[in-house]
Amino acid sequence: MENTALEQSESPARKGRPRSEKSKKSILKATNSLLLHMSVQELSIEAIAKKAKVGKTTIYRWWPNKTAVIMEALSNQPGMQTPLPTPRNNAEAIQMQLEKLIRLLHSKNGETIAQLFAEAQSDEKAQAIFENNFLTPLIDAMEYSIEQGQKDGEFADRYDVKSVVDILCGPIFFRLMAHPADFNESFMKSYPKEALRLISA
Amino acid sequence: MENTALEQSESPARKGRPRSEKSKKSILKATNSLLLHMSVQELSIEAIAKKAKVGKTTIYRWWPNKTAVIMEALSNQPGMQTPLPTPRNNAEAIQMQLEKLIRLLHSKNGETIAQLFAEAQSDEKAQAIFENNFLTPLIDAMEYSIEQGQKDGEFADRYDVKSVVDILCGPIFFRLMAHPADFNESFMKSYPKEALRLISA
DNA sequence: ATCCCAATACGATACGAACAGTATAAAATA
DNA sequence: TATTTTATACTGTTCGTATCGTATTGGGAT
Repeated sequence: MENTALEQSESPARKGRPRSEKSKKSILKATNSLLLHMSVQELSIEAIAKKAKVGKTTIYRWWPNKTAVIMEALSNQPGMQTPLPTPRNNAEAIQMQLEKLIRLLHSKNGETIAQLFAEAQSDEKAQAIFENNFLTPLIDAMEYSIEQGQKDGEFADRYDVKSVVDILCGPIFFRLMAHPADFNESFMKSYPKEALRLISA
Repeated sequence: MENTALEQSESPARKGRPRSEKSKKSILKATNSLLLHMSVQELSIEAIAKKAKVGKTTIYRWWPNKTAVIMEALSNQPGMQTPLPTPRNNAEAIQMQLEKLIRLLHSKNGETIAQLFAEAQSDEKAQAIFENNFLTPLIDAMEYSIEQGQKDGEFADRYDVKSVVDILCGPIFFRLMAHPADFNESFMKSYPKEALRLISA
């Protein structure tokens, strides 16, 4: 009834009580709820446990640290997994990726993501989790479109691929973190096209 | 002997024991020393006090928080206050500012600055201090050169000044924070000129 | 098919360590 | 006399771990 499929497909035949899906959902929900009122750094595991009506131990058993809980809570939100439509060319692909990124960062979650990025600066475990779940997927997708676009002559090839990623994404994150008040509708609308101009052939 | 001049020039004639310059120096020195081995977030006021052989109270009396201590410790390091030579034009001014920024971030202090930037994302007081002591001076200087350069026709005027700052500085900070391993000699050398090309007329 | 048990997860609670920030008091210095 | 200094103590919070009794499962024995 509860496990229609896929969930535990690779369990090597275990005994004992299975993981409580109820507690899991309660923890992720509580995490998202608390993040509406406090920062990543202010959020404590104990607060999550209390809000979720769950033993602190249960959280520590299933997640290595706070960052992991929050990343999973974020990605379990509705609308976080919507794929992009098929682009007609690489410029359009880049533009859609930038628009998606800006939309994400402009939402309430943008602040949380900036804080996760921040936490990653001084915590190696947090760094690894943030990289694997957020940065690397983002960068990989962009690098692919950039490489294709350079081969096809859509983009200038005077910059290496990593630099192009920095040139495209850097300004977005800098604005988000250095002067978030200017991360507004106007910026959201204009930046993706401006950015394309920066790297066009 | 200890106060040659300038230091307390604006004190309105006080009585009682004056602030101990010895303790102050000891605190800033201890802070810099500890930052060689730990992150901003790991560094505690108590650890500074212990290392500096100073009462914890003394630190709390003269600085509002950890960020303030660290900012002052950083800016008291030798070579942090060297002014730039006079540029011949605005492009050169921008290039020198970028080179200075990259040089700073490439030093051991770069990591610390990234961590201060990080801490500012979730702590309003830290944000204010980081902004006043680091971000605003940086941004103001660049904005001035950009405005002049746009008036003089050196730079394209299709982007507003704030966007140009983002375009110039964003990639540097993004590389520092997202993939610091690529913040290397090659990048340091090539980026300032690449960046100028991005905004040239 | 049913029963028992080993295995595992659960929530609750307690614990020691670290650190925050404040308070107090006695010594030091102008 | 006024103020800063160091030292110490204190409360409160959170961490991460350990322990404990309870709940829930699958598998093996019957």
